[in-house]
Amino acid sequence: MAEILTLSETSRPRPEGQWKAKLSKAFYEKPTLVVAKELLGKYLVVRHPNRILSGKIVEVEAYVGEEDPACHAAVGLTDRNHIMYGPGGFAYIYFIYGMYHCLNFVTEQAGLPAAVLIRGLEPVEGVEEMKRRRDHRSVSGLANGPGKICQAFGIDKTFYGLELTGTRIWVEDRGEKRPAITQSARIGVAAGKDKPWRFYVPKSSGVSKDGKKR
DNA sequence: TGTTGGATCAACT
DNA sequence: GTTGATCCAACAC
Repeated sequence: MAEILTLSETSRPRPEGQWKAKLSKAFYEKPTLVVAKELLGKYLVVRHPNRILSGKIVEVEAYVGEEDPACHAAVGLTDRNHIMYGPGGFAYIYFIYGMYHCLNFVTEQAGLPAAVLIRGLEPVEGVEEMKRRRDHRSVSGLANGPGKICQAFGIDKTFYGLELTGTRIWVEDRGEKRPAITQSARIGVAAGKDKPWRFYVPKSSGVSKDGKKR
């Protein structure tokens, strides 16, 4: 575990003494299903000018390769999905249904297009800021869905291709034990329903609503 | 150049 | 359970 963690300026132990380590590029270059499961219980952090927003990741989905019909790389290399063809450790953002952005982390080695979609978070730092961005909704409804996460955290296409080892957006291991994980089919996809590549922390308030029903 | 449908969400009935 | 909002990438012409 320790070898995949890299301390850097932004993940230095803080005054409170809480242990925080930014995940390194090597973390994301592993097989996508492994990365997806290991992301649960980690913390997404986004830095805006003078403001830090963070949340615990509790729901993700894996999309792996051109042979996965639900993966955006199923159509081959395009302007939209090209970042997935590079090495892991970068942000893949796409715009959907005319109004929402979705946040993904590129995984695997260069040449294998794959990513993990971040579907659900429990807000931690910057909750008031998230409420403002999300039209003052209750905490439990702030980031329990991929479109809501991007609204709450202010993530848009300007985040496309950003390094997850940089200073704008990253993931921290705060030393918590890995949570119990449930898996299921992915949500909202027409193709690839046979692959149980959605992973989530059962009973978390940050799991998307659609997901709770299944 | 035009058409179509989507890894969503909220507000309906 | 159904539908509207509303953009853009993909694909057919």
